[in-house]
Amino acid sequence: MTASNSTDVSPAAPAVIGRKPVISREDVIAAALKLLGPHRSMSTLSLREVAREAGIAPNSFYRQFRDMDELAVALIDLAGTSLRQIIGEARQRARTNRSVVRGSVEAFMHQLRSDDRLLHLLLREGSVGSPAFKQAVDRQLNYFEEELQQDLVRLARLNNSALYEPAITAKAITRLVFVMGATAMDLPEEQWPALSEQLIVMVRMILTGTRALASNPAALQADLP
Amino acid sequence: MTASNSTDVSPAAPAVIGRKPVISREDVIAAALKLLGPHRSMSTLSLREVAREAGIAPNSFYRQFRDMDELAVALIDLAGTSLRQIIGEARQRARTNRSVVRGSVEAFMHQLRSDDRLLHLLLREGSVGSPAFKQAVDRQLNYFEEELQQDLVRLARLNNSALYEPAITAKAITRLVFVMGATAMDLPEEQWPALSEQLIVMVRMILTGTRALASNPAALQADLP
DNA sequence: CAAATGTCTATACACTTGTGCATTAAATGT
DNA sequence: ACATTTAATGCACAAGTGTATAGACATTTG
Repeated sequence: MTASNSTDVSPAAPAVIGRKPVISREDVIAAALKLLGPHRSMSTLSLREVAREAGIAPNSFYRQFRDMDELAVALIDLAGTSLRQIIGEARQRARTNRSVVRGSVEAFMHQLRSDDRLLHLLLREGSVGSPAFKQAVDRQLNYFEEELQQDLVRLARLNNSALYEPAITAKAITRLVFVMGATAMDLPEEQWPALSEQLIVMVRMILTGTRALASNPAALQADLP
Repeated sequence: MTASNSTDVSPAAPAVIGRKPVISREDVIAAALKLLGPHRSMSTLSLREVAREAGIAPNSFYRQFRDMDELAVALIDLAGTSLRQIIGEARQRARTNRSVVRGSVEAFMHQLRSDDRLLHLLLREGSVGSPAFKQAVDRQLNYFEEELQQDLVRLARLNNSALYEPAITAKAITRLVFVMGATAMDLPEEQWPALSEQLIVMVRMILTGTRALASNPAALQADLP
């Protein structure tokens, strides 16, 4: 008896009996992505529509995902890991460079431009949708926050500076970058550079602030410095 | 321009001929709000459903709004003006007080708790929906930013401190507060205070940062202070 | 009092949606 | 060879959608 009933993805199919699959998960995902975009949200996407785009029968959808929600979660995970990889590479590259902030922000914006359909989900639809979907978005956001926090403390140690509450700092930056990226998505192309600059300034405000607070936490108690 | 009478309530009907209206715009709006909430987004709301909730025939909806989109815009305007008023009052109250930041943030969070259904739209659904809807959300956001900016420069002048790019500062704070409020909406009640504190710290990071940058803009050029 | 006019409802139509059921197609096992 | 097991499709159905049309009601005007 073939005891291979696990859910691991093996590149060589372990000789399952029956018909060879001709529809792959990736086909369905690709079809969904073709429909998605800045002007089409996941919540307005129907199962039949995705199936139609993928060139399969509506019922064949169920072979790959239990429902549209499971597709959405898969897309979110895809978007998160892909974006994290891009940003990670940008960080590595920026490590030799002078400005980590500018490098990371610009890498983010660039990826956002070239891969809008996928990132749209992550940036804009995290608030509408099923609990499972929201949870998936939140999970990806937390990954970003953790990685950013690690990078921040590493950088601070390198500069002999301190940070006030690195976790909150990372969260603020992450959320701000994501929400600004979301608003960028339906802006004309010529306004992107200006928004990038704005975003860089914002991030540096937070960084400067967290450093200043670290050396003088008393400023937290009152609005007067 | 200012001739847009979206939620115009005329107390004296100007002697219209025909049958006296028994359905008001407010009825439809109330019905929509009854359906809306943290677990129900505008995009999943149907015209028939709103009509059913309002106890009217589906076609009677058209007497009040051209389509669901017009309803959504009306709701956004309502949410924006109502929230702006609350925040404005909180600012007035906080003016005698010591901490404007804490006062405003806590007023915002309080309003968010007591009026989730309406604010849900403004905070979470600004990224999905028709262009007109997005535009309405953006318009309200800009109002917030402008008012906040005015308050910031007023406060800075009062404290003899300066701000680096007040417009960007206001925008960063507004977006951050809104996005954090959005994530708060599906958090259990006991986690709200902690999130409020986090948000206050975030805002103060930005404020401290913009002040520090105003006195030393050179910190913008490098990541090293 | 009619006549006119705006408000509201009832019915209906064409359409899309998600999914259950039966059937066909293809690959593997003996 | 056949049987078995899985993949994918086609058909069908109930439910829900937006809206077009026509008629019932109430209220102002002549």
